[in-house]
Parts: sequence; C-alpha cells; structure tokens
Amino acid sequence: MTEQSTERPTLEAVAARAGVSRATVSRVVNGGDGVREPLVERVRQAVEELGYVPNQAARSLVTRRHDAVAVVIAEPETRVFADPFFALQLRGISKELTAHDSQLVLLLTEGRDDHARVARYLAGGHVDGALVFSLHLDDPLPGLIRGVPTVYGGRPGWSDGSRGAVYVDCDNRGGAREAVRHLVGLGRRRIAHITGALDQTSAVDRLDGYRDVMVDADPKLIEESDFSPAGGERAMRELLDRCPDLDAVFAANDITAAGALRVLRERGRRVPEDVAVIGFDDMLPVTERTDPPLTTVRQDIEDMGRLMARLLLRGLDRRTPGPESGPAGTPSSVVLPTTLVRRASA
Amino acid sequence: MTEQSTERPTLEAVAARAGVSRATVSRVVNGGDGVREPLVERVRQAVEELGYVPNQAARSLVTRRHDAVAVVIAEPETRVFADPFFALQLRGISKELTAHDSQLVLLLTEGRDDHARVARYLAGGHVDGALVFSLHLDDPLPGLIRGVPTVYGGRPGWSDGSRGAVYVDCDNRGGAREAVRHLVGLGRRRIAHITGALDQTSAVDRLDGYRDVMVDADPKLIEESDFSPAGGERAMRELLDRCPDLDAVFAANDITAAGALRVLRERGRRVPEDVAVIGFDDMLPVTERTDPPLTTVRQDIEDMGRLMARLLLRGLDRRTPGPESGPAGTPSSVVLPTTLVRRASA
DNA sequence: CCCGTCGTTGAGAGCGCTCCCGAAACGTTC
DNA sequence: GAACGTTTCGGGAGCGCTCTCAACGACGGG
Repeated sequence: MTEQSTERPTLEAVAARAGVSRATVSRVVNGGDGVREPLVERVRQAVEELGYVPNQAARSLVTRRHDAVAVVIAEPETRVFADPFFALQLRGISKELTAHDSQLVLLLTEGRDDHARVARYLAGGHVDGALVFSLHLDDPLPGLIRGVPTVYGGRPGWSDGSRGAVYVDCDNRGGAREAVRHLVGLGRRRIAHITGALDQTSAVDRLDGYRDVMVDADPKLIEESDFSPAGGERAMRELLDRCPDLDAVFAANDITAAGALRVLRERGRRVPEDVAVIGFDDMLPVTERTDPPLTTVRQDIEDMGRLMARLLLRGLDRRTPGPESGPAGTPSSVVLPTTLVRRASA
Repeated sequence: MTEQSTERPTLEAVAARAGVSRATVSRVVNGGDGVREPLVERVRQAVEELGYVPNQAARSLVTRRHDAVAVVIAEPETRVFADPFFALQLRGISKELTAHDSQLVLLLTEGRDDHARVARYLAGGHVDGALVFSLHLDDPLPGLIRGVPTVYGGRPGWSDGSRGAVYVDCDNRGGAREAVRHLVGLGRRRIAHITGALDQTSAVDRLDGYRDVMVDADPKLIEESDFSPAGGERAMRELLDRCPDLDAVFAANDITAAGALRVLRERGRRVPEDVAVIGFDDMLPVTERTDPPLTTVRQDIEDMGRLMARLLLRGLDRRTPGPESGPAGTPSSVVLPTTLVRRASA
C-alpha cells in the first residue's frame, strides 16, 4: 500500500502564499463572489501551486453540511443479485450526485435486524439525506428513520397511506394495463398473470393493472410468485396444469418471464404462437437473450435513480435559503411512465 | 421529506449533565479507559438520556481518521451490469467494513475521463483508504492514486510488474487448468477456449491456464471474446465454423458459456454428449438456469470482497501504533483457490 | 512525617474551516 | 467639500471534538 503523502496544505498556507487573509481564500474557494479579479487570480494560483484541497471535515463542522447522501438498500439478498436492478439505479444516483459534488455512502443491511444500525447512522447526522429502497410492506426501516430528509425508491407500502413520504416509482399499474391490453389486441382471451412478491407495492400495482383490463378474469389464471426465475418456473407449471388452455402470460418481471419461457419450451408450447408472453422492466441482458426475445414493459431504471437523487438534493437546497421556506419547498413524489417494447414473444 | 430534528447534543452538554469535564466524557465515549467505574456509569447514562451521538466531522478534524473507505468501480457499464459480480463483492466488502464501524463510499466512474475526479477525491483525504476495481491493462487510474492506502480487486495489469500493489485475486490460472484437465479426463481431445477480454489479467491468466494443459493446442481452437453473452455467442459460432470437430469448450466465464450453450443448441449439438462445456465464476443465477446446468470453476466472490476490506483495514491499523511500524506492517496480496463445480454440462 | 509515584480528572489549546462584523477604500450626492 | 452609501477585505470567534499536560489526592517507602 502506498504511503500517506506529506502534510496537506491548509487555507492558512494558501493565504500566506497569496498574501491575503484566510477569509479571502475561503471566499475564492467557494465561488469567489465579492473578491476583485486580480486577487481571485492570485489566490487561484496559490491553490494550484500548493495543490490545496479543502478539508471536508473542518468544513462540515461549521456548515453542518456533508455533501454526502446515504443510499440504503434493505433488500434480502435474493433480488439484489438476481437482476441488475439496483446496479442500474445506483448508476443513475451516482451520476446525479456527482453532478452536485455529493458523495454516495452505501449502506447494505446485513440480515434481518440490521435496521437499527442503519437508523442510528442516519440519525447521527453524517449525511445530508437518504435514498431508501424499501419496497416491502412489513419493513420496519421507514419507521426508524428520523430527522433525515428521505426519498424512497418505489412507493412505500405502509398501511396509513404513505403519510407524505416522497418517492419515485414507475407507473406499474398503467404499464401492466398496457401489456394486458396488447395481449387482448392480439386476440388472446385466456391471459394468465404470474405476480411478483405481493409484499411489494410494485407487484400489487401490476396485479391491479392486470385486473383493470381482465375485469372478470378467471381467478385460476392468477398465480402468485416472487419475482425470481425459479418462482417463474414454478408458477408457469402450476398455471399450465391448472389452465391448459391459456394462450398468454403476463409476468410481473422479466426474469420471471424468462423462467416461464423455459417451462413453456419444456412443455412443448410455442411462443408466441401457442402462448404469448410479456414481462416487465426491460432488463436488456435478460430480454434480449431469451428465446424468443421478450416483449416487455420498459421502465427507465437509471432515470428513476437519477430522479430520486435530484428530488433529494432539491429538497436539501430548499432548506438553506430564507427562514422557513415552508412546505412549498418540499418536492413531491414522481411516477414515471412506462412503454411497451415489442419483441418476438408477444 | 421529514423535517430535520432539533439541535443535537454535544459533548459539552453530556459533560454538564453528568457533572464532569468534556475530557472525561470523551474518554468514556472512546472506550472508557482510565476512568473510574461510577463515573463511567454516570456518563453512560447522560449519553443515553440525551441521545448523544458523536459528531464525526469534529472528530476526524482532529484525529485525521474518517472511518470510511472508498470503493472505486472503474468498469465500463457493460460488465458491471451483465453479471452480479460487483454486487456480490460489494456485499462482502460491506460486511467487513460494518464489522469495523467503517463506512462505504461508492465511487462509480462516469465515462472515460472521469478518473481525474476520482483521483482528486481520493487525494483529498476524505477516506482512510480505497478498494479499487480496475482490471484493465490500460487503466490510468492506478497511476493517479497517490497517498491513499489502496487494495486492488483482481491483479492489476500494469507492465512494470505490479510494483508492490496489494491485491486480492482468485487463482485464475490454476482454476482454468483444473477445468481443462477435467475435460481431458472426460476423453475430450478437441478442446476449444473462448477467452475473456484480454485487456484484463483474469482473462489472460485463464488463457494461460488453458495453454498449460493444452501445450500443443491447435491455435484455431482459441477464440478471443469479451466476457459478454453476445461475445460468447459470436465466438462459439466462429469456432464451430472453423473447427466443426471440437468436442469441448472452456469459456472464460459463465455468461460467455451461457451464450455458447445457446449457439450449440441452435446448431443441434448436444451438451454434453457432443460438446462438453465449462464456464468460470459460478454465478448461481446463471449456472443453475442454463440448459443443461453449467459445470464451472467457482470462485468465492463475496469472500474476495471481504478479504479486500480486511487487508485494507489491517494496513490502516498498522500505521497507528508505534513510530514507523515499518514495511513488516504492510499486508501482502492474496490469491484465493478455486474449485471445480460439476453439473451437467461437462 | 516527608517525598516520590501512580492513577484519575479537568483546563486549555488547537484541528481547518466559515462567517459575522468592522475597517478601509472608494465613489456619490447635495 | 462634508456626509453618506458601497464594495472589498481582514480580524477573530467558534463549530465539536481529542489530546497533552498539569493538578490533585491517595498511598507506600524511606
């Protein structure tokens, strides 16, 4: 490991070199308003020569800002690693934070009762805000988060109507409706649905969308699953046994659909001739590699991440100016549209 | 967004409440050595009552420690999201850091020339150390990192012999040897190899391992690829066209192997009867879902992450005690063993 | 009985920065 | 030309913490 470099220069050192006061250097470093041009130049040069970098610790000690936000991923392992969902979202978040010179502190919960640790960290005031992925109805985390501006990824599912929580989600219900309508448009009548894990609002919303179109659907056409490939396979087998006459399947996400496709092939059903299949998410590595390529409902996951970060940062900015900028400053939730991507499977 | 909570208590406040000095409270908060038991108790209670949490900024200002390490992922998008490699490694790192009360600051590079930003951040002394994934031979990042203890994920590939860099890697070469030997043991003679991206040491090492066993291999049996599913498909087609008599394939990783399997099926070759296939990594979501299930070389990715963090933290501890603990304190690189996991494909 | 020693506590300096405020320099206006 | 803004800059306090050092008893040995 490389050795620690020599002593880092301080504001004081820069001031001395530029022949000005600490205060002036500080002003220049923070934008340079109210400092005359020649001085600005002199200070800039001194900063350059000494390779000065502000000490963030000293800075946050007085400003009480940290230029850092926490990203909390409180999912059980399964989903996090089964599909690149979070990776994409992180990418979006990272881009937005970088653009605002903020750092990303990643908190992964380890096991069931690790929430307290995360809550304590957030309460400790080490970050300016938090982006929380907590899509499960029974998740205790939201209740534990106090005193930290928070934006949720996906509509949180607590019972008392998401009491003013800010979240970013995609139009799960609308997207599901569009998918099922498309199947109807193809002349399919026995359209099955493999649900996601119903302790997540996304799964519930997609099911609702399905029901919106299939108002008098045969309940036997609905099989509960869990967003996993194995779950998709299981559900597909179940459905085929129960309703051999089904002619279409709307799966709650792509990897579930991929599992369904495997079972359909195994059972000798042709896709899309015998059974049309539609997924959800449009995870490219999945949808483009299935056989046949998967028709699906696209949501722009990276964009959701970016938007979450933007909402949070905006809320943070709002609390700086003026005394009590009021609730007008708090941003509200956003629901992003989805689009149907037609490939070969439906 | 929830409102910021009220003013946080300071050391001073705790001291006042416990009727002791700031120094004593500090001692108790940091372990309590050299403070008599009754006082410790009184302070502990005051801390509890006020809900005191140390201000990390103030603390690092004087200690120059941050209890945070940066994780730098400088991969182009493709690989990061194609397989859950980094997600698993992050999990391992996170576990180890959590156990040492350190935070994880995630830095994703955005695009080609974002290295400077990362280098600047690391040089800024905001973190105690860095874990860097930079597996490409031409990556400028390692050269830019100065003055921050760093552990690399995967053997860095710079030309001048990894000048003392500390890294954690798996035994790519040995694992490849074992895989190819296994194929030989199955009686296969025309064993092809689909390489990974050869600007990464892991790909080079696996190729070397293949060559170790196939000392006089027909060069036509080696096809260069890039670790991607699409690349695997392309390479497999190429190989089948060039060497129709091949009876086995060792692919540089699992998703490449999955691509190869698709092409083999498409071309009517039975696996493993006509062509045996082995992958590398043992990414469960991939290997267990291919048809047939994939024989592969397992590396414990999460463990690699954990080990990287442990190495870094150990190096950090070493620099605290005594004046000049010397180079004996610097940890050295680790190469983890691999194991062959037999499934149906070979 | 005095003095050195040890263990325990508190006072105070200072980490590097921001920001308030007052001084200085420079117009502007009547 | 005096009185009064208006910038522009520096002085200095202080953010919350750690850590050195001195003070202070208690205690045992000479």
